[in-house]
Amino acid sequence: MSKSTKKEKFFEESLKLIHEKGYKATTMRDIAEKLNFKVANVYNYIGSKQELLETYLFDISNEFLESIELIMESSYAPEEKLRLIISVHVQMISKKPYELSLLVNEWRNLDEPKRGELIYLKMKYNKKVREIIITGMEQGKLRTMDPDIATLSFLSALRWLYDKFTDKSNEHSKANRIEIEKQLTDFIFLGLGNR
Amino acid sequence: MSKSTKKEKFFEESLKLIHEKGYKATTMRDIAEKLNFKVANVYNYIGSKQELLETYLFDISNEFLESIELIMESSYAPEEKLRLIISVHVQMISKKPYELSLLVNEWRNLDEPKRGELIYLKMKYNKKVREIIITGMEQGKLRTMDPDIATLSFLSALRWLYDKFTDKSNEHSKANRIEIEKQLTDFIFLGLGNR
DNA sequence: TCGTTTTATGAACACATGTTCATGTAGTAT
DNA sequence: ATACTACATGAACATGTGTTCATAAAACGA
Repeated sequence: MSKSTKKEKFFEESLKLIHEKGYKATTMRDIAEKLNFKVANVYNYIGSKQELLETYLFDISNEFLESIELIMESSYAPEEKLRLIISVHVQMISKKPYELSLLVNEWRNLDEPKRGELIYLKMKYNKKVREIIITGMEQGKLRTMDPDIATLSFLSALRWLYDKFTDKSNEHSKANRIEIEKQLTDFIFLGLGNR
Repeated sequence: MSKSTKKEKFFEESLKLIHEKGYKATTMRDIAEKLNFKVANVYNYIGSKQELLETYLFDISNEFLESIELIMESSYAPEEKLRLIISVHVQMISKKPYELSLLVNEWRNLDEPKRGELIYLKMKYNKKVREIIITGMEQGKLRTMDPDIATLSFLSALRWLYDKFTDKSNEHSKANRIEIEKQLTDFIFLGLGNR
């Protein structure tokens, strides 16, 4: 029962704490207290506070980018690629909402050079999405508009999502996740307007 | 030339620092250094670090809500109200991008009870937008969809905007601001899709 | 010029925080 | 029983950080 459960519990609870209070505001003593042991023991689980943040951020980053790159390099049409990206986002966020939240909110607390590395990954990802959108416009599948604003609007429409899955007052079923994906896809492609 | 210019400079530079490093990561000594004086002098400009954050957050919050409430209580149709909200957002963000950035990123560093107060203001605002959207749907002016997701998608489409105005590599003219407003409005009402 | 306000400083304090280390205990495999 | 590993602790340290205070120079209106 307590094989690696202890370690898992440590990473799980630390993650929630950091999500809730923010990286800088979360102290090693906070973490220890939440897990009912003393500070010194924290260092049996992780080398340093900074290393803890790195672990969360790069683990989720890589996992995320792997899925995305497969989509990018597929032969799907641009519009379908965007649909798949939405789908992957919703899936990832429903499975690891706290990790995604850190990726959005805490990356700037990374020390260099890790910070630079993560920024690079984010930019790389944004560019790929941008390319897909531009291609879609050129092929007449997407409405012609400013590619930068289109890209950022597309991404920001996905970014708030972790709220829905980290909110305790909200019970989310499988059906819920699928429905969210549909709603979000419709918003992104059709907008709020009624035609 | 140095009437209240000194004080303005203080709030301006402190704001940029906090935006750039985050509230927790910005020390009173950082602020002093940026303004070429010593720590003790900071307390001639502001009572405490927490008070500094409160000032930024509640000033912009109130200014923001005032504009919004006027729109809410007007007799414009729901769709027009949303257009106006977009317009106010873009204007505010182009004038005070750093303040808006803090409002998005640093509110959770407020101590209670201020934190609670701000959360209340945010919720209140979200609810009003939600009401407008629901009314718009009921009147057949907006496409029928989940009101919560519509609201959050609408708001998040506006939230990333400060990036564009705090980014130093980007020179933004008046024309730019107007164009952004148009692009954003189109995205929100029409989506990415081509019909 | 005098008095007042603004702007500045050095020194110090109280406390928080990340981290180390030597040591101890509980369980597990051989 | 022995040895090993996982888990835990108290104590201490070095440093960072918000804040106070007494004091001084500078700017400025009277």
